[in-house]
Amino acid sequence: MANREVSKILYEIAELLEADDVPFKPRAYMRAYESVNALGEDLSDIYKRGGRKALLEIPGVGQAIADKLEEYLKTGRVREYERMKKKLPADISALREIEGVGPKAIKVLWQKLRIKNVADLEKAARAGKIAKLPRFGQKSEEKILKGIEFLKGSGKRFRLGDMLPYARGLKILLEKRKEVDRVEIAGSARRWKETIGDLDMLVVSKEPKKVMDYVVGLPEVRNVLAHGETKSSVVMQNGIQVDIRVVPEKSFGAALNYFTGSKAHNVHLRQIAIKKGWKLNEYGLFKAKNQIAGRTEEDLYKKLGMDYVEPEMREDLGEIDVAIRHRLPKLVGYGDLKGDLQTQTDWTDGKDSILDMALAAHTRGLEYIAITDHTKTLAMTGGSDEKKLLKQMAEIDKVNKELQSRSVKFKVLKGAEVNILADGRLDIKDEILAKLDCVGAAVHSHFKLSRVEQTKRLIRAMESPHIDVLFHPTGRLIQKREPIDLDIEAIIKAAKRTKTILEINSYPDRLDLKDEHIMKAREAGVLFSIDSDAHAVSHFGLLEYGIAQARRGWCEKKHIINTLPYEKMLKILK
DNA sequence: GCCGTTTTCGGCCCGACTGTTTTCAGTCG
Repeated sequence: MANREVSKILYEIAELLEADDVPFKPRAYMRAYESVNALGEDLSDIYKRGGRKALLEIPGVGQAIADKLEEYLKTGRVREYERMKKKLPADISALREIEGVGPKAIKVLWQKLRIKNVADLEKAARAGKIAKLPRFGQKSEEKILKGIEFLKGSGKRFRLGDMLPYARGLKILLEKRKEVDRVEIAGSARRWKETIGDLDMLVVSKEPKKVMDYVVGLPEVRNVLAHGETKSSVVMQNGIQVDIRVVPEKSFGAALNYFTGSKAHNVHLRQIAIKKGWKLNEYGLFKAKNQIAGRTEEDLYKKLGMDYVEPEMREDLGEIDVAIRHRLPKLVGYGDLKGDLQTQTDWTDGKDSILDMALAAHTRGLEYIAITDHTKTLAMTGGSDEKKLLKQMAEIDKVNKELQSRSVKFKVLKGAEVNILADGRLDIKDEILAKLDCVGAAVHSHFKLSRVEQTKRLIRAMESPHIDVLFHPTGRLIQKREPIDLDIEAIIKAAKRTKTILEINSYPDRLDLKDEHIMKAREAGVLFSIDSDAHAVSHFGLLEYGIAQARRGWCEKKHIINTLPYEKMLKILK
């Protein structure tokens, strides 16, 4: 992957220029860095496909940066970068990870103490050499040591599924305080990004100081990074950093917007405000000294001449232009699902019975679920063979009758999570698959095949006349296991051609497909199912994570087959 | 260095907190 190396170079050039106080260029390089970082395609593939012209189409890449990209792709080097590095040969990317250490600090550390990396810095700080540097002091030395400790102990980013429940708990805690009028979770958690770096909380209060003192004094606080009148940052016992900010009621919308981000979305909005001769900040939208919007997010967007943009879309991926043209999609809603096409039961590795799963789903407001227990080659789960599947089908008939006799309007569909073998064949015979209502196929082994083999394997599985849904297509486990190596464009094309539904798996460890792939597949006309992958009755609550990823991929109801009642949904399946 | 329903030249988001400063630079989001 050239992208990772190139984005590092762009990032470091930006920092090197910043260290030398060069105006404006740092932001240009940083913008290019962010674009390259966010690319869903390998730079060398882009270059092969469209040459220099394709590189210039990347936002933030102009003639000068395109030169550097081309040079890297041809020679593996960027001479300009190497020349700059000679003057300041420190490991900027690593040092920048330390809270409070910026480009200016890195420059001084190199020039005065020849510090190149985090280990050098730690040694110098422990020896008390940092405090003696110009513009440094005792406090900055301590802060650097704390920052290094924090870095050692943390995995940097956290899974949304681990932190959203925690944030909701914190919100409830704050809401109980009488000086607190309102609390909202903002930041990347509100945008439902699959991982988050920190938690951003927004509070409305007339007594900001009281709120700040309460937060920094919480017993779960491990470390206070900043403690101001209206803004504080703390690190909790579980390692997450919480940034909390208090604003007055009349600024709530502007503050929520600012604090939700993304940063790129905010910057874009502020530029629009400037073009209109106004100023946008976290306190509101201002015409001269007068606030003209910002009490709510809705009035803010309206005043800026666009429709309200849902938080999940705020990544500056074209949503602002679409909002100005009043052409925003009507995103699939959190209450729009009528069914769930992937659930396992105590027939294999699930915890609960078919009947209990059905009743739990019904309580959650669903109208149907497919029972999709594992199949035989997944031996550790006690996966079904053909015989066991036939037996389970009979049981499902019984459960449906039972539900009917209890007047529960709910349907249990017969299904399976069929294992895809290394060569793309399935581990259950066709004549049995033909009897099922809904068949999912999934990869659970041979994760390390080459891209060519892996892609061929999945396409072969999709070509089966019985496979309706490709479950968790890339097999990744967030922060645990890399996705299998796939030509995702080819998979999307094949899904379209074979009319195979791609799953958006809601399990917080998976979130598979991921947002950017959902976006691509949706544009290509592929349909999705959002499934819980529930292994217990409590897991149906996880569907919100999958819905959120679909929204991040700009999906509407029509793109998600399990927003349909089951008769209509079944007609779409093969 | 990039970019354009105000521009191919002249702009480039904005404010809080901290520490070391004696009026503000650096960092962060």
